[in-house]
Amino acid sequence: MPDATRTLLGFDPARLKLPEKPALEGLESKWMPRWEESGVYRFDRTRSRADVYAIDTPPPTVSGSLHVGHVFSFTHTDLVARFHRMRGRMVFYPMGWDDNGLPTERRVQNYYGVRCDPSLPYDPSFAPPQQPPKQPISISRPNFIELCARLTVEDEKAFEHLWKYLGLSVDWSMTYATIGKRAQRVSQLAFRRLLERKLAYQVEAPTLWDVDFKTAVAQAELEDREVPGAYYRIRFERVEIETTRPELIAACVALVAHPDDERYKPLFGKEVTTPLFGVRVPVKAHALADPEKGSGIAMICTFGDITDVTWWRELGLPVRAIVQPDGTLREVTWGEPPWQSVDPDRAQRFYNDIARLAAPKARQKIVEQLRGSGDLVAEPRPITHAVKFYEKGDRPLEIITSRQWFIKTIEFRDALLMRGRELKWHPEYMEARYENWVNGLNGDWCISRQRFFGVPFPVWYPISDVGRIEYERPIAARPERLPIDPSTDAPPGYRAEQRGQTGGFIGDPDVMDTWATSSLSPQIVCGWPDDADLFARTFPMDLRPQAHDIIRTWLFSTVLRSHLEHDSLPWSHAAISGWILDPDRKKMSKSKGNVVTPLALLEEHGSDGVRYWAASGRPGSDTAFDTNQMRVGRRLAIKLLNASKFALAAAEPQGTISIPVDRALMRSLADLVDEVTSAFEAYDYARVLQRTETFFWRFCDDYLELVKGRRYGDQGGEGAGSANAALVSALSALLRLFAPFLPFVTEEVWSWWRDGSIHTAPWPTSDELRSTIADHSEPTRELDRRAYELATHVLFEVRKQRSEAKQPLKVPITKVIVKAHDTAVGLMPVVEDDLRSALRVKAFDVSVGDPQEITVQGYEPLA
RNA sequence: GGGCGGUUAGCUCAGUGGUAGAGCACCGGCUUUACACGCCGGCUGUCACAGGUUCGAAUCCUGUACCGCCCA
Repeated sequence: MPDATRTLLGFDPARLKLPEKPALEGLESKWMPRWEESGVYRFDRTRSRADVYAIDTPPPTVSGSLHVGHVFSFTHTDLVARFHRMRGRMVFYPMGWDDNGLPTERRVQNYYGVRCDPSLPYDPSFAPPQQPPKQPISISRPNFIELCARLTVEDEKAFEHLWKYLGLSVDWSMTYATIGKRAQRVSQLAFRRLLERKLAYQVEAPTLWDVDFKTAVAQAELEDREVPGAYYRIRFERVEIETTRPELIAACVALVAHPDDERYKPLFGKEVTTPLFGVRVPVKAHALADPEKGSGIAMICTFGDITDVTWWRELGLPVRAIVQPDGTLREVTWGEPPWQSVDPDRAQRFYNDIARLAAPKARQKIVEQLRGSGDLVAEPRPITHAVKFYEKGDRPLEIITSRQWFIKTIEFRDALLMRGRELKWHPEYMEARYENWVNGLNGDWCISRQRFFGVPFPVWYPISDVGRIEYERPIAARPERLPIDPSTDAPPGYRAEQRGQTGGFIGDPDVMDTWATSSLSPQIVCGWPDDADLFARTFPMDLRPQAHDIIRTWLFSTVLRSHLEHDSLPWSHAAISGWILDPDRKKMSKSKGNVVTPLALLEEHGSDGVRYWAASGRPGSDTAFDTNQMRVGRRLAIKLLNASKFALAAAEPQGTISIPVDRALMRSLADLVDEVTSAFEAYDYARVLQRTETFFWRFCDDYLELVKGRRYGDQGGEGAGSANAALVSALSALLRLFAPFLPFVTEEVWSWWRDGSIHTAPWPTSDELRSTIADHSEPTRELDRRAYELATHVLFEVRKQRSEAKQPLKVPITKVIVKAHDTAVGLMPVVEDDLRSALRVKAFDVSVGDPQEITVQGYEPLA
């Protein structure tokens, strides 16, 4: 036996310190600080890439609250991290906080009672009032950002505590924040490099726009919602169209029907006049027009929806935009280009009634006018239809023409599909979500947001001698100076006083989309580009764990950024976790009010108990929130304490494992190790836990009972030595198999008799376990296996008959008659003494016979 | 409308061609010197439905229904 194995499987009585009454209570508070002090999860950056297992952990949004879903999926990641750590890999496992963007801004506004006004100057002496005032205080952008930073620091502390309490094996010395200096530098640098390569560009274009938040949003942030609406059938001279947005008639630039639609073929190329406003618009043909929808001919407005944008672009139509950034309709002077009308005065009269109204009000008004003019040819037909919303917004999105930054995406569609196939998905079918998304992309990624708490674009614009902002000539910051804030820093070659002056400059006012930063999490944590040494040891990373709802956002954008910057995948594996379902099988979420506070849950059931439940959720599958499973996990942890105490309490004498049932146990444990190791390698941690648990429970109920008498010496020294060696070796291996799942209880037990942390102990191997046995010949293996089978079979039969006879265990059994095949009869002497003691049987009467029969003959009267 | 996943005991779930399983719940028994947060037993099924392939189907194929999610 090699020394290392002896150390792992052996037993040192001098080292042993058993508690009187082992308990789970307090294990979290005991081990949290010890792990931190001893640095068991600290990353050692001297190790080479092949020895490193790098995990790209999802940074939780700190301004929100952690919920059970977080506990669930982060446990999965930790299981995998702990497995690879025990397998000898140096695990690179940093945690990040996602704190920029809208959620934080909202929370800061409510928490401090403030509002950001970018036109105000910075006030270094500003302090928020104790109580948030009724009327929000307007403060400058730098002041506002300070408050955001202050609040997120507090949130981060609470989050960190929860993660430590759950037992995540994160290296807390590497924590980052998406708004931190380092993340800002990486985001700005990566952006700047895309700019140089013309992969990032700025354009004035129709953009999806939230009228409440007054910001652009990206395709990935959209969600369709079914809302009530109505089809209005409206006459345009010879044709009748149906629309859900009659208030946009003034913005109509054409009509469109399907090229094959016989009803409208004669009209293609002709013009018609719009009702009320008298605008001459062409009738066009386009394949996207749906003959089944409404009357089969649609009005194209600039812009009512995404299809309008497509038609406008592909059919080369003019722009007549009326919706403003705040969602109201702008003022229009009819008769002046592009608002030509066959009757400008009439158009103006109608339009004056809707100018400055929000879209729904304008709609009512227009419908009245159409009814009055006789152009509404039927009563409105109520429908429900899918309308695009910003996922965090309350009003339907509008399409507003504005100047925004984009990252090129569409031209890489095929390459991105290839990347998706290159990535190993767990479970595999999740790749379909990715392909689905990539195939459905309809434009480049809009990354600018009209917000404050985010990473600014490292760009300024010159102001010409006549005071025009020259957007087409952006001045980029020097790479070595990043990160910068263009609202406070001056561009190269300019003085600060030239801000906003003729011949001076102005900073880009926007910030980047949250995903434009978090898509760089691998680069941020792996040290790109300033720490090339760390980068070479960690990138591309091994694992991206995340939920399936952000495949289209986080996963996709990370793949894109890595593809553009490094021409590689950011990681080799993606493990996708499922949802938590409440008892009604609905997704648990904050908005549904059915969430549970995670810390209270951990305190009630113990972190190991909660982890046990979480570990039962296989990758990708939705899992029921089930406190019962947490209780089961807790019982398992308690069982581990007690069984360990038993195995260690009388562990002497130690000998060689020479008795058949002991050898059989060690071999089946070796088989278990092989099976669960493969399962873990395939990210099937749920199976690992389930198999190990089943084995452990059988180990307790059968094996421990079987050898109880022998290990106390009632068959002499050799038998006791063999049993004790098997008990201790099996315990060592079982504890290590459970360690990723139940880190607290396994560490506690390990500390009773071992030096060092179990979490850096090597993962068990079947070789290690088989090396405890001398004889590996086929006949011995077969004999051992059958002997163990026979023993457990007799154990079961006699227990059953005793239970049916309702006899207490302390009543001895006079005799058990065993009739069996000759092999079994031959094996009885090998297991008889163990059985006699475990079952309190006075005598066995063994003979060859068919069918097999095990009969309890009678019970001794109690003295 | 397109796609993905699911439907197995009262509940939560394993089970990829060979006699339907586990835990929990339930019922009965047991103070057994590791554990009553325990132990020993017992009960529990039209494997969603309908066809097909096969000697044999929970498992493979086709279709249907329902649940959930993604996309449009």
